[in-house]
Amino acid sequence: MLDIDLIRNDPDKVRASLRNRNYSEQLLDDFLRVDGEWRKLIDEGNRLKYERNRASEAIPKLKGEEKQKIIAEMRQVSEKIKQIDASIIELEAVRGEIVLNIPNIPDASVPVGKDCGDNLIVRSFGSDRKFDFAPKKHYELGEDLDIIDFVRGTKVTGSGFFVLKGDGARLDRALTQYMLDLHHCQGYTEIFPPAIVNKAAVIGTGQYPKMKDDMYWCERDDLWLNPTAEVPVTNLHQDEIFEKEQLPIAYTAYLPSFRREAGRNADTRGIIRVHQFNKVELVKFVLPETSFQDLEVLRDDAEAVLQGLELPYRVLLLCTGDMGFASAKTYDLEAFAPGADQWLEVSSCSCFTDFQARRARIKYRPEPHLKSEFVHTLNGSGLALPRTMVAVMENYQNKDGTITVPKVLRPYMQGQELIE
RNA sequence: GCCGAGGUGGCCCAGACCGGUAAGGCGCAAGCCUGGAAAGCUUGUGUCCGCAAGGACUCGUGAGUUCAAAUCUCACCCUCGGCGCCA
Repeated sequence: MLDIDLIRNDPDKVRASLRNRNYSEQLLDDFLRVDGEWRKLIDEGNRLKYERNRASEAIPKLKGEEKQKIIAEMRQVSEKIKQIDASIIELEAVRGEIVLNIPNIPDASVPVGKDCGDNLIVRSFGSDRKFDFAPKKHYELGEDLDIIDFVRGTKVTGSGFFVLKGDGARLDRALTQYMLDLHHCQGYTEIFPPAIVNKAAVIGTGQYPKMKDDMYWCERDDLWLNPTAEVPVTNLHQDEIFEKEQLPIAYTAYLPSFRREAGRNADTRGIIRVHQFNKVELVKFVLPETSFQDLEVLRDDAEAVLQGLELPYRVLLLCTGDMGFASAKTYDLEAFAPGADQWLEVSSCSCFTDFQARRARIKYRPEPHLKSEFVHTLNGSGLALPRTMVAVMENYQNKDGTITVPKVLRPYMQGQELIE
């Protein structure tokens, strides 16, 4: 959520942001109109309430006819107040809906662009490796080695679900543990949060309302299957006020993520785009003055996973048109999959400035006697498991169809060197 | 699911039976005092409207009664304890 004062005082900035993100500027105009009406009514209501409060102070001291006269007057004033308050609540609902749909303002360092074609490649390495055989795609490897079972995933749930089996399941678990241990050493505190969250949480991090159709919803309890551990972990501190010394706070969490992928393409084979996947997430609560430097660090921490695994990858700085709703600046990490000859987004690292903090009311006190301010929040995947697994499988495959286990994962697989 | 207790400002806690517009404490800060500090005293400490003066709001949430609700009525939510069920 943007600062309402910012929208009022600098609407041009918001307008430019909406335009650069391919959003309708109507959102801004609607906001300004409704907000103006709201302010007028607040003012009028306050005047009437002042009148009523003064009368209420006087009434106990009055007697007889004069008292009855004022009471009769106040009865009407109260009626009017009730009407105005009702209108205010209505306008607040409308305004709230609008403001929840206005995206964050991109940082000045973010390139202006229309779509993913305008993203900036920051750096890239390792994708020029030559195979002396035709590398297989991950789903071919998965089926040939009997470590991914698509048919049975579909049987127990439906299309878009898969089963890991044997060394497939072990590889996933090894990757998870490797990532968590690495992030632990980088100073992140490990969290295991609930995988089902309430509405306040999905509003807090910005998935609701914009992405609500992409989440699974438990209607009976009005709860949501978390689409990313970002949601429960960031909302851990909803409605809290930190002392300055407590920041920064860095968390890592491993959790299944659930996505309906409403517009899922039928031709997305394999485990690249699925409805349930494990992910290791990094979340940070930081001081506003350092947040963009902190983003560089967080991205480096996610990159370290790929470096440890010795996978080819590249770093993208997303342009305004391709960035997520709540983000002010986003780097994507893409691992190269030689079988599919494709870059796979395995991580997305974002600085949300105070956008999420304002929605979730997460604050800190700059000085003990000063007013509390919103913190800045960051997060990034470190990393998404299935796509990382695809990259490992396709890069580490051998001519005979086996897969070499990356060195850093062997301690987590009882020293096993080969999947065959 | 049932029974009981509770939800009050950054934190703690009174007020509720009997309606009159949130008392007190802690923490923190500023000022006074001091050689300096402690103690003490004074003031401040949430949200919103307003350029300001000033005003409005805030006692878990929502509705109702009333000139007026922390206080009365109804519904709901959450927390804690006990019982039940349970991997």
